[in-house]
Order: sequence, then structure tokens, then C-alpha cells
Amino acid sequence: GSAIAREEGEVDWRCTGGLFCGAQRKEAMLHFAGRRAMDIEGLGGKLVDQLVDGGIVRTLPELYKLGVAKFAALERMADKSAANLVAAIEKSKRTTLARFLYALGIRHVGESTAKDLAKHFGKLDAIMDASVEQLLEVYDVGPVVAQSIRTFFDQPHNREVAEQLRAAGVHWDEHEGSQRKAGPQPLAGKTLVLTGSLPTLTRDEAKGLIEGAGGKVTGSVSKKTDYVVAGEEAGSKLDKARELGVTVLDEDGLRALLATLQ
DNA sequence: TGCGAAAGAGTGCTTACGTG
DNA sequence: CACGTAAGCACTCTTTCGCA
Repeated sequence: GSAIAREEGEVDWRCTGGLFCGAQRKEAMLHFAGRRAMDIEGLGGKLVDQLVDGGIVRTLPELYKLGVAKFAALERMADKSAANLVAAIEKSKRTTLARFLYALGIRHVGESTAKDLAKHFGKLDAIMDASVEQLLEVYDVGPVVAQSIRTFFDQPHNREVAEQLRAAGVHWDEHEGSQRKAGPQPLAGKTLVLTGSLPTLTRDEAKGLIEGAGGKVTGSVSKKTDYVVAGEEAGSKLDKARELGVTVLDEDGLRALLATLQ
């Protein structure tokens, strides 16, 4: 088994074995396959149960070695589903460093921090080898997160998994951070919150547009929020915006803002 | 061929807590 | 302490297929 440790001040004990720990393997795999991580369509809870319980997959890299036959033999799987799954796994090989980092499931490293890390270091090896001091230089990374990343990559098997995944064909553009061609940045320094469903944009698309314009999308409304973009069935965030006197926009309003040059 | 399980998709909401 | 992130649950509706 792996080490079990409790971080200072934390209430719960948790295994620090990460990707190697049996008790966490299912959750790790589900997270890995998740839409916002490696985005492997078709790999859900029931399938992960079968794969792990049946001893078919012990580590994440093994996922990339399974063929149609292995999957087709599972419950509720036949040729069609198995082929789709294999194709989805194949497709997931092409990813980004940020997604890959997030997919590893490092404690305290969510989507946002993964992006910050990818942007700051650019290369996986640089992150795996970074000292706590070097990690602290990353925007929004403090002592807790820095130590968590260090601890994760200090486990040899976690490193191995990362390397084996790359060996299995998982890859990304090494310079994704630096290649951002900065167009006009009308929303530079602005913080926006999205709520409800917009007529033609999904949450992700809207977020992409805003970030492309230099803006930041957060999840909660505060005094520092510049705009709340509200759509159909907006929730309590809209109420909060009104309460704090934050400017509320609809989709057209957002588009007008994005079109503002300079 | 139709039923239903599993997963996808898009969202709201809440708690805990790390950072500055 | 204020703010924002991480992490997770609940909900609803849709899509995809295995299987009877």
C-alpha cells in the first residue's frame, strides 16, 4: 500500500498514493476521463467499475493499450460501443498540458491552477522537477498548493504514470502558453460572472470569448465583479449582482462589449 | 423494433479553504 | 478578511445503444 498522511490542520486522512492507490483508482480514472480533463467519451462510472474490479486496468496508461475486443467483452458493451470507446481514447491522446495536468488529479490543482502552471512552466518536466520555491513563483500558487504538487511528483509511481502516458502517445503542443496571439483585449483586467443560459452561446463558448478578450470568468459575484452576464433561468448570482450594483448584461450586451476595441 | 440503462450536456448551488 | 478556486452534489433533458 501507499503512504497515508494527514496534512497539518486537515480534518481527513487521505492516501497520498495518488494514481497508484487502489482505493482511489476508480475516482482517479473517472476524473481523468472527464470532459474537462482528457475528455474520453463513453468512459463513465459503470465501465470504470468493471475495468478496475475486473483487474483489466490497473494504471491509467493501460487504458491506451486496450483493444476493441477487451471492451466488447464487458457488460452492456458490444462492438459498436467498444469501437466508439477505443476511438475516444485515441482522440484523447491529443490534448494540452493544462488538461493533462488537471487530469492527473493532483490535490489542489483544478482547471484554473493547471492553466497557470502550464502557462508559467510550459513544459511538464519543468513542473515535475520544480522546487517548492519555484512553484511559489506561479501566480496564485501558495505554500499549500506548491507542496501538494511537489508531494505528488515525489511519488515515483506518479511520475511513472505521467511518463508512461506520454509513451502511450498522449501529447500536446509544448508552446501552448506563449503562442497566444493577443488580439484586441477590450476586457483586460475585467472580471465577469456567467449565470443562466444564453440564447446562442454555451457557458464554455462565452468563457472562451471573454478570456480571448483578456477578461476573467469567475464563479461568484463580489464587489470586484465588473459584469454579470445573465441568460435564461439565471440563479441567485443575478440577485447578488443587483444587490451589489454590478452591471448586468445579456448576450448582446456581452457581444457589444467584446466588439469594443481598445 | 421499442424499451431502458448509461452517459452526455448544461446548469445551479454549496461548502471548505488557499491566497493575497 | 474578502475573494476566488476546488470539489462535489442535484437536477433536467437528450442521445446512444445494448438487448430482449
